[in-house]
Amino acid sequence: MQLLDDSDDFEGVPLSRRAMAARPAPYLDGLNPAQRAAVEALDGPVLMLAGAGTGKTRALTTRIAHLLMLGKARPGQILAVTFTNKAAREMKLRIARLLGETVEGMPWLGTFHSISVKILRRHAELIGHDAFHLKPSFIILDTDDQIRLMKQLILAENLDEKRWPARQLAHLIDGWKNRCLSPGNLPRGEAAAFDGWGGRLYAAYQDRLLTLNAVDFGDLLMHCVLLFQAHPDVLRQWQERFRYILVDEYQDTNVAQYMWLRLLAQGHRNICCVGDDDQSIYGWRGAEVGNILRFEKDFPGAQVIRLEQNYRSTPQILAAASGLIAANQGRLGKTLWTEAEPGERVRLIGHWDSEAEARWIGDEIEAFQGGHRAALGPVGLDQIAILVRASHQMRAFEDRFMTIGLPYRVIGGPRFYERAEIRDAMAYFRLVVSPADDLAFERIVNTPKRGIGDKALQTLQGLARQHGVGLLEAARIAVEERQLGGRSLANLRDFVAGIGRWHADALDSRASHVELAERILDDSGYTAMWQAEKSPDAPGRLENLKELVKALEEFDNLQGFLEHVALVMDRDDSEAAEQVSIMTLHGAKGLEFPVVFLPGWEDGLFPNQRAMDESGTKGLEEERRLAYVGITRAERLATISFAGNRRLYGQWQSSMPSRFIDELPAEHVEVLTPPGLYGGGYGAAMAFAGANAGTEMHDRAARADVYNSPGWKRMQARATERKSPVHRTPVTIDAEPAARFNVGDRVNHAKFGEGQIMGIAEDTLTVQFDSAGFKTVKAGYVHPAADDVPF
DNA sequence: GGACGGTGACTCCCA
DNA sequence: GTCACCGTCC
Repeated sequence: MQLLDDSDDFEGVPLSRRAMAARPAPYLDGLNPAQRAAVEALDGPVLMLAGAGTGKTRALTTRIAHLLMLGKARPGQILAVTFTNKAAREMKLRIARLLGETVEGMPWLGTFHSISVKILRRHAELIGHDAFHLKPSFIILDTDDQIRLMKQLILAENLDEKRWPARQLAHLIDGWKNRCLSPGNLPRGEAAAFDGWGGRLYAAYQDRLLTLNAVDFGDLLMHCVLLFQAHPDVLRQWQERFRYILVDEYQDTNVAQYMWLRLLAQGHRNICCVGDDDQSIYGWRGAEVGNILRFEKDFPGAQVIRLEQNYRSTPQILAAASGLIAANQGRLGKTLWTEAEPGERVRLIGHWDSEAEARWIGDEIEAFQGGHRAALGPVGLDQIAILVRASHQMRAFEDRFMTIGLPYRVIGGPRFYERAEIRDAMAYFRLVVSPADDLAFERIVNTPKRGIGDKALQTLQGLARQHGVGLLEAARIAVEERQLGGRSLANLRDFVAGIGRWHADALDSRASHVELAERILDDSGYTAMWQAEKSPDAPGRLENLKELVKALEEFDNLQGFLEHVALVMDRDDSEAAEQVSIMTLHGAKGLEFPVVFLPGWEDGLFPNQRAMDESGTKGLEEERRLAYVGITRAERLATISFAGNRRLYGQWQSSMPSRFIDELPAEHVEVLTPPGLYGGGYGAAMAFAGANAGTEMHDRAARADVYNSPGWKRMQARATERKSPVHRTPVTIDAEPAARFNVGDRVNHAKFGEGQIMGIAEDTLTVQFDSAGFKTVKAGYVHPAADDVPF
């Protein structure tokens, strides 16, 4: 493969530059003492605890520049790992800027996955068992391929795919791979998962991957670790190569990544891990906060350097965030500080429902536009972000912004290379490059329709097995032996001939691969398929295909492109227009915005109920860290809000303000009075009346609920104490006799027994019964439980 | 092969 | 309520 050359190791920094190191290094200027310490502590294990906005990327990249300038290592001897391609790109850029030239090399700065691929390609033959091993040309399956494969295996065991969903199995296997559990070392108890089929299907899946000469994302890490463990000589070779190791976002590493790093760092222990335990929000994806918490134990004698000076947010914002995160146990602990002006307190506001919340935020943003907030100065739309916990929250904002004509963009969602048309096109390229890629064959043999349905495919699979060949070859045989019906046969003949022709073209290095790609898509009828399609998204898909072909220009050949796409194709968030950004809290990690809105702070939504149910205190703490991440995205103004009612699964549910609101330090919070609920504000009151129609009881109950919660009361009390200028006397709303129930009440049902009310919609109650479970019942059929204590 | 209806999901999503 | 996916029917 093209990746085997080692030449990059020798393209170091010119000697003349290295000599400069004796003189004061300009790139060190302007670092604060902690950053400087982190840059200069080059040898031995170092944990750089870098709080939000403390300039960790700067410290990290300067450290690399320093290593190079001092001549401690050549670019090829530094291993620098990130999680995302974006982070890797950013680091490359900044190192180049520091050194005032393009850094040739730094071939080992990349994501865990891309570096693992490079390592594995060199030792592919050592992966596998006697019967099968990988070849250096192995392909990398994405999630979609993975699930399709598992589906096949589940069906092959004659299991019902309804009861044994492939998605779930994929999840399970991913989890195992994250913890470096191969079929061989899977604990018996674990193997029994998936109704006893887990271990068996896992082994079958791994075997299948080997025969396909394929790996999935999880394998990349796991295979590396198993390789290092089984072949000490190979490990030694890599240990010697990587003299210095740097790791970004260490708090996000999973067990496999941890083992990977440990093995590589074992000898010289020159490992520098950068991270922030308070920003660990990927536990559900296998990340272990424990890795960072344990660092000093794992690497005895490690230096811990804290970056605590924050360059992003105002003291008010930092204080609010710090107060909140202090509620977590078992932190390494940091005290963020800043020299910035105090700024505005974090604002808190409650709304009637999610629509009112979206309306209010829309109005606020328009007010910013009108220059209404002089203290902030002019605020551009691109400086504003709305960070939500769950993607379904976005909808209310999209609807609202659409109606008031406020430009916005949603960040996240399906990524470029996950779109069907891109994946189809990629499958064509894959098959052209490697005719034995059966997965690619299956994906496109009937796209566009060629009359090759399930039955024809089965015939082909039978032939493939019989002759011990791939599906494409089987198809060729089927054509020769006329094993299929007329029309299908003719189509299949064209298809096979086409792939053969393009394959030959791909091998011809003189031909343009960009033109070839176009030819493949056109001649196969794929482009025509979308042109004929009259659905509204067809033009967009054709655009995407054009974009894909254009992206090809940057590569030498199709093969290089495929390699790239499997690992390095980012989402296309290129637009820089004046738009408000809407994204999830997870998506916002690492970003910053002058003005941030944090809606939906309600118990159940945030902290998320499922996170708490499934992971208990651990889950709650991760949610709290997520809240911390959210607040610390804001540079100048953060506004937290919650709604008393929210539509969930089509039903209105009332909810309580998030417990995190209680945990915010009062002196850094400004409680805003929601218009309409307090002291008039007729515009909102009208909206209130509208929302009210027909749902009286529900509204009353919810109202009593939200504004009777301890957290809200406390907030109001604080607001009074401080004589906040925005404060007005609340109009107390008592629950009327007709509103017999509140969320949280204990009730009794003749058939289901006792339970607790979780939601109220008109005369229908959603009740969590102690023994009968979650049920929806008419209010008329339940009575307050005997021992009900009003709360 | 395409249109339709039933069914289940529905916290976050890197590579 | 809404979307995606699957199976069924013509």
